[in-house]
Amino acid sequence: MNILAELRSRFCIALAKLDGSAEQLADMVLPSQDAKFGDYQANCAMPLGKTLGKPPREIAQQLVALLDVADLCAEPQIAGPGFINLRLRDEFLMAQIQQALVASDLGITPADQPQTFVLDYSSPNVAKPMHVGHIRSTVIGVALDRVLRALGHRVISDNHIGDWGTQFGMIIYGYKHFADQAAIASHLVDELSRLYRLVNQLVDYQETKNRKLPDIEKRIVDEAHCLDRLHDSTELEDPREREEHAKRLQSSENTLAELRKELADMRRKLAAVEGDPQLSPLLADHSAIGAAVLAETAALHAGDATNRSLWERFLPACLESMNEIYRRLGVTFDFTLGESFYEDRLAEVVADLASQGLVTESDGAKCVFLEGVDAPFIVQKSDGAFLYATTDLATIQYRASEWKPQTILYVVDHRQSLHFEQLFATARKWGFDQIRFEHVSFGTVLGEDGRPFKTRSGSAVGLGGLLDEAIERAHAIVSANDDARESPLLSPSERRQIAERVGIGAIKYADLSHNRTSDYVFSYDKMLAMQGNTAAYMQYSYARVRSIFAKGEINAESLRGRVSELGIQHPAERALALALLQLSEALARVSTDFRPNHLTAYLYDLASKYSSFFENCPVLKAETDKLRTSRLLLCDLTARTIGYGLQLLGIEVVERM
RNA sequence: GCGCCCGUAGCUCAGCUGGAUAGAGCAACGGAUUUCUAAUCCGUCGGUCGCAGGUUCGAAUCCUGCCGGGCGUACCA
Repeated sequence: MNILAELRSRFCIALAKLDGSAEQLADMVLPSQDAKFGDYQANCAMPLGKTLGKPPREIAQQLVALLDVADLCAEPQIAGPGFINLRLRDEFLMAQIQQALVASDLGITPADQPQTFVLDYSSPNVAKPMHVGHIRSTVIGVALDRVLRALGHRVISDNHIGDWGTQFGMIIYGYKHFADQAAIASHLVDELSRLYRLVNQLVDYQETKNRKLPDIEKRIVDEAHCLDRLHDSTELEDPREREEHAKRLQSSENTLAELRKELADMRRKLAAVEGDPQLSPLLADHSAIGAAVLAETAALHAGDATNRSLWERFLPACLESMNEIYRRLGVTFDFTLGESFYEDRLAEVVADLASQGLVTESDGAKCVFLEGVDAPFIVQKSDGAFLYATTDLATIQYRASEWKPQTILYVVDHRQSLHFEQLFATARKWGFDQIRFEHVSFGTVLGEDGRPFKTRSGSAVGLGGLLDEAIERAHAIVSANDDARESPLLSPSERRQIAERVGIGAIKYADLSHNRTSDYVFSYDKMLAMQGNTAAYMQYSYARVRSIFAKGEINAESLRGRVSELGIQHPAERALALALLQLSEALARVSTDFRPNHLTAYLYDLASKYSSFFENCPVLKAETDKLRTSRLLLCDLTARTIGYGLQLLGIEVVERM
């Protein structure tokens, strides 16, 4: 049961007798911040006192008199300015625990109104190697997928892979000019990544040299002029004007300094490429590489036989290496409909937008201009090619007609927020105004230096290597700890399996336990630590519960026939029981703002409560058989709740570690 | 220039829709083991919540301005 929701609905009934905005006020029932105030608290008497023009404590008393919660709580207490503090009755807690113990789904309260969600996550470009940013989308996406399903929603997961864009033009160009045929034959995907990186560096070099550098040089000249003029006009009488002037002078100087720094960075980058023995010999012959790459992309899209056959040859290998990562992460999708799937619909999308008068041509490009946004949403380039804006629109059209979702979620990093703002606005104008669109954005994964997470060589860290390292470190820790025992528990193969689950779990949990909107620092040491809110701690807690059953040779399932023996005496038992009953609340929170860290926070709190119980309440050596059974029942529900919560996060548990 | 996001303890981060004395973990210091996994637990130390105003009975949270940082800003995704 979702106790919070139940209390709110009880309050809603009582509040309706006092005021019109009962539902809003009922939302002010919250879990207590401090256990000394009880289990839940209602803060609605204060604002209500205001609107009704009566002392809040008086309102609180009226409310308590109208409130019917006797089956759930002890007599509500009024405190401070008018807080209503609620303490659940132990009999109620026990009855709920008993229900959860015998329920097939731990007694989770499903959503009031089940919806259809389309969940768009992971979405890597197949030609580029996946990096640490993709893992964040994937891991958050999986967690949302499972939590929404657990609450009874219909979820369609769709991996919108980038298999048709400019990156493929880069690979094709690279293949035609730089391919090592032996490597193509033996290590196709690795060679394609090398080609991608190579071409990307060259394109970047030419683009910087031919466009960005002159552009910034011009801006420096302009800014310097501007600054000169400001310097010349110093004879101002009015002090306010003088102040204004000084401010503009300062701002201009700052801008200039920034631009010069950028220029220096660019020159350094260019020099690095020019000094690179592999890259520098290629520069002269590939001076127009940017245009050439676009031409290769355009040829692919136009159906050029060579490029098309290269695409058909490369794609399966790319997908295979991508799927290898998904296999290791334990991820599956309902659909993997990439950009290429929508290829033949793009012209129609633009034509349809145009027929509705939404398209304006500007500098040769077909654009949708939106109120309040300066940059246009370009749906067709001046050379006739389509872009990801077009594909995304076609995708919305397809998803809407195929699955009829109420909500479409995009788990994509925050740098694309403008794109999604434009996409959603355009889609609504286009007629998809009944669908709720949500950009579930997330921050950047940083290295310990505070810069985006990179290897020493400067390239983004490959995902495979990242997982390998986490597993290796986990293995070292598992082995060291087991070796330190008087008699080690674990066989070499068991250690391997544990390391795999702990290592991968650590990476996933680190992503999930942070608020997704903030950047966070990636640290193996922190994520694999046994203290604090980590996967390893959660897995350890689980293993510790399970070891009681192993030690006592107790079958948890057969125990569930004896739920009548459940009792709550010790404060640690009560705290644990209450925490066990709050799973539904945590899941509901995850589903309202699409933030899995509500669930990790809940699990951490639960595990802490269990630790306290474990210290204070002997289970196998409990004084009486009934107490022993009762505590075993709490242990059983704890293990299953932690196990289930981690499963929803895509993390596996181990019986021993 | 414009737009979005961020600024919380020495470090890494929570803080839900405004609620009572701002919380964890690490680090530092001290304690607990004949007891179910001590990979644990308990305690101490540590914060003018970037700054200044405002709204409110009540602000880390909402509003305005400023300072500092990140990202984005027309044919990449």
